[in-house]
Amino acid sequence: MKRAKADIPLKTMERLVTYRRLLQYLTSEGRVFVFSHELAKLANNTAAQVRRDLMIIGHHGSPTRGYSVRLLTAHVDRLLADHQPSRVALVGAGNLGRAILAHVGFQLPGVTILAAFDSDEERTGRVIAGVRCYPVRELESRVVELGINLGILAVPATEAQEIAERLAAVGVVGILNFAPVPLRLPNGVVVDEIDIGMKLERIALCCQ
Amino acid sequence: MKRAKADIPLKTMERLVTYRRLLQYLTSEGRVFVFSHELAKLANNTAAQVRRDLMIIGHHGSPTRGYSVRLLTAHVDRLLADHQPSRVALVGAGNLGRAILAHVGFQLPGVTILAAFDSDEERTGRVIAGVRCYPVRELESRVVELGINLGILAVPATEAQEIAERLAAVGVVGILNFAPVPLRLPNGVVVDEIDIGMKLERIALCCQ
DNA sequence: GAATGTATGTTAATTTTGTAACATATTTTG
DNA sequence: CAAAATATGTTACAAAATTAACATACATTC
Repeated sequence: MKRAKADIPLKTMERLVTYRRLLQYLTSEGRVFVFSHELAKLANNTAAQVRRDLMIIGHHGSPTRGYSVRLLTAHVDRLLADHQPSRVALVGAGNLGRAILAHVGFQLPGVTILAAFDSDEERTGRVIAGVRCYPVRELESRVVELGINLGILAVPATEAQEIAERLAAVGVVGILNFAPVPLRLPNGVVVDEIDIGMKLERIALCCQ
Repeated sequence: MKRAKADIPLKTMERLVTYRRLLQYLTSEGRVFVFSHELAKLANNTAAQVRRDLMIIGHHGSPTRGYSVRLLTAHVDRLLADHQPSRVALVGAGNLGRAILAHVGFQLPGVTILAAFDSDEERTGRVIAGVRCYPVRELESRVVELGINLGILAVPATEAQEIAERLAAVGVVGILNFAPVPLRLPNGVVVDEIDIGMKLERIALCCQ
């Protein structure tokens, strides 16, 4: 009896992404088994929560050895990989945009960055971290041509809204926004903000 | 009867940070009043939640005009600003580190970036986006000297753990980590991860 | 081979968070 | 000046998520 993806709470799904990253790390360290309390420590939550999450996805471990890193990785990978791989474009090849390209690399499971765009013609035509940079006036045609469905926004705050609308207009369904402005988009477009300044302020709060 | 900060749920506090950012945006647009359902749309939540949050902090608006942008800004600012301003250091002045410095700027409310560090001597001695870059061997002395209590980690994954420990050892109580590895730190040190790759994967999940 | 200790799998309870509904107040309009 | 419409402030409700607790199973050791 296989549990459908829809039955898994979103919060658990999100933690599964974290667990996968941690399992990669454990694999690279040569670990073979891992206990729930160890995963919990790494993921900044509790052993009970880890066990509960793994129960939800129907994974089983050994009562004395814990979970097999290899088997658990395979299980989580299978769950997270059953959607078609996402095709991503980055808009804004300035400092931040180029840093993101270099930092994220090009081997994220289930995610491929296929194109970059910039309004500055000096930056276009080049290949940055393996990703070709096009002029932003070709945005619509290239997005359609390449089958892009996700966008990363690393443009100035003043341009974010316009670019977001143009992306949404040609079928992009998810946007990761680094510009510190709220985006107003039609329902059905998922927006996630990474507001670094806000993150800093939040940490400052917690540390008081 | 003033409500103490401890009485305000953390989730509400976090949303307050968002509201403040949105209010800045509304101010820049020249808006004088704002309704709960407008704030909700911008913050990606519901009008009921906005009203509830504002009730919790004891803010009052007009039944017909909504909330005064100016008064609400002042109120939220007062709540968020009653802690002493945080003093921040960035470690790792590579592509991402420099992009962060340039992007965040130097006028975050309650947060000041006072120093950057890098192991590459080529990058040290310079001033990047108004922040002086020191060699990483001076990390401990400069952190103490400048009274740093927060750190931003933009170093390679292989170095993150070591740097984090060195920061924690000299009194840093909060770390914003951009390296895609989990940090193991003593209790009392708040760690927040910004894992861009993971964020992308999460969006890819939601957009299926 | 039995007993013990430890970590899992699961259920239950608590806590927290979010949602809905309704009475109140205020402004505007007739 | 009264009435109507609308958005707030609050309380009660519902849902979700986290935490705790406990029984079960497995490996190790005596």
